Amino acid sequence: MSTSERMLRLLSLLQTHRYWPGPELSERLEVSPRTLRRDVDRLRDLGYTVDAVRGAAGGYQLRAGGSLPPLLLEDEEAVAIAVGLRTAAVGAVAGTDDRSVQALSKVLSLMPPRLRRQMDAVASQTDAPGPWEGAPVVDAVVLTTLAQACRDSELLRFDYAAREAEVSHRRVEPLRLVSLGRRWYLVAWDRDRTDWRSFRLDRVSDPQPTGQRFRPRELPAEDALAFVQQGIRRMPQRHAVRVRLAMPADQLATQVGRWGTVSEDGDGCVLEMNVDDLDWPVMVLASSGADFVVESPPELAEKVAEVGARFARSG
Amino acid sequence: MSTSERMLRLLSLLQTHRYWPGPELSERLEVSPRTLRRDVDRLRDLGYTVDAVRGAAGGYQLRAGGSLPPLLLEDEEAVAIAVGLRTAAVGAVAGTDDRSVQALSKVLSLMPPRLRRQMDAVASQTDAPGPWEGAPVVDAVVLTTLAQACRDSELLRFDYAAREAEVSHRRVEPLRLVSLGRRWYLVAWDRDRTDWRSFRLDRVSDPQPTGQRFRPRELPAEDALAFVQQGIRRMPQRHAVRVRLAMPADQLATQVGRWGTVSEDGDGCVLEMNVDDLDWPVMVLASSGADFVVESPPELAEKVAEVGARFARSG
DNA sequence: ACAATGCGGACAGGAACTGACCGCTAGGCT
DNA sequence: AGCCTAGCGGTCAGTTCCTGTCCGCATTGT
Repeated sequence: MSTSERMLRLLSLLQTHRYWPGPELSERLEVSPRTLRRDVDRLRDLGYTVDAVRGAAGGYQLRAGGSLPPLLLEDEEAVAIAVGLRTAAVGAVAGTDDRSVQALSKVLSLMPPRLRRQMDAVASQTDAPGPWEGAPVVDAVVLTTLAQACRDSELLRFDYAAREAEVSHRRVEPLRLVSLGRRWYLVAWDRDRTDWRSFRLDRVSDPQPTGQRFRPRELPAEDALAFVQQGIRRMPQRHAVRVRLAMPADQLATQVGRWGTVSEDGDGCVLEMNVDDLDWPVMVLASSGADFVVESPPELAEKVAEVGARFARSG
Repeated sequence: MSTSERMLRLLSLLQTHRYWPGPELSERLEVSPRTLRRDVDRLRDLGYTVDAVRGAAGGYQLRAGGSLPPLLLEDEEAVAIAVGLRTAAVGAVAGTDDRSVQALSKVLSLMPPRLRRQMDAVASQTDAPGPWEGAPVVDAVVLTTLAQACRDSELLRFDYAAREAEVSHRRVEPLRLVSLGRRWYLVAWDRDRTDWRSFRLDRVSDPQPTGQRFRPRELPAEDALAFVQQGIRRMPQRHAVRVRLAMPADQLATQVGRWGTVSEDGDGCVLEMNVDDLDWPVMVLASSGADFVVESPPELAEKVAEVGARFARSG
């Protein structure tokens, strides 16, 4: 076994258990204890913090240090990481989107096919995001393929199912991914239509990097996010919800969390949210336990009336 | 720079970009092109798949191969992974719990403090699980500390806030973590009470591994899961929800996902769920759009009536 | 006190690494 | 077609470094 290989094995061993007695390590690595000590020293030189406990029942331990050592993952751990990142990215946990995708693409592109299949299996059982979401599901592979293509300025082909239109084939120069609300968009220059477009990722299928690189063009907008938002303005509006409730603002705020803003208003409070699915505010109102008045939109008032009537009927 | 270090650097470089021209790599690593080729060969010997493109504009590329290479992560990527795993584990994405925790503890225990702080910051903005959940939030550090203590059979101390009682200090021999529903439990032998106990993780604080190891005892139950379930039976019951709806079963099923079971019933269907929070089924009923009858529990019927009345009042 | 464990210096033999040649193949570009 | 760049792999000599073995020392738990 070569030195580098042994170092990696050592790192791997140190990552699986908390303590390792020196003799056991040296036996596993098939080297003398002296060499083990030298290997540990080498690790320390590389910047990783290896604690050693002297005396009987002593041993070595890899601790958090100045920099993150190379992660050596078991298959299952890799799958768990991929699944976790997938849901984090797709579920749009605010703030981490970009990083998650970046990390996901790194993991995914290095994962052996068998693990990727495992991940798909787990994810398919896992997804079912629950009642609240019409689930614009983005495939993890699509997401990462596109992210990589953007990063590497690589010409891309894919099939796109535009709204109510049949599937068309596209050749684009990808620029940026944008996560907006719970959706992902790709901003790219469409080579056939010779114009900038934004594509919804849940409508993209079978993306294929061509390996051909290109020089990025300049986007006629402040940034990619702005470009996507411009495009969306013209699309079916989201609902601006505004409701007045007879309850303390702070109490409601803990329930609503970051999905809306709550402000004080006399005895009660005012809830404002921006949603594209009215089930969401309905749910908040149901669980609030307080009386309320819907100020906008009218659709929400209708919905509340409908639910109220239906619930009353059920009694 | 030593050979091992250079190999790690090379792996790291290959993980950040898709293509690397050979000359650039050899320059960065400060070795001759010949040595670079040898390094690449070494990587291949270690089992990693490195593609090479010949000719002008050629280069090297790390591809998915038979085994996952050591992941060399940037700070932000590590944070994203930690956050993703955290939500996956805590949010109890069915099926991956154990693995997620295992992976999370691996990452977390190697993460430099500064990154852990970053993670906490991101997670605190991120959490707000939304209105549907009373949020029995489990701290990631608690989770992983306990997981490691179980794995390493390490004596553990922590503070525990039993129901309605003040905080007490415990010394336990941890055996297993169990994820049940959306909660985490620790099954452990309590040294002071000299008996087996199960602890809810959201009530555990300030866990401290002592470094002292012990020989695991035998649990007087089939397995840890069974033990926890036995304990829970005697606790305040969850609600067994049963509702009859006037809508097609499959349509409802897609909404409910894996949170309940839907079965056909004449023209309509029957929904069954087990929940500890009644807001959840209320939400499903609201968004279903169909008429329904609550068969059990009575509390749900009451809740439906209350919401119905309140919604009607709001109009 | 003793045994087990980690630490680190010295040394000699041997293994492996490196850079410099070389000729070869493969893909783009002019 | 011809040239340039890039990767591939063989060989060789010089050098580095790695390893195992010896040693005495420090530290801890029994």
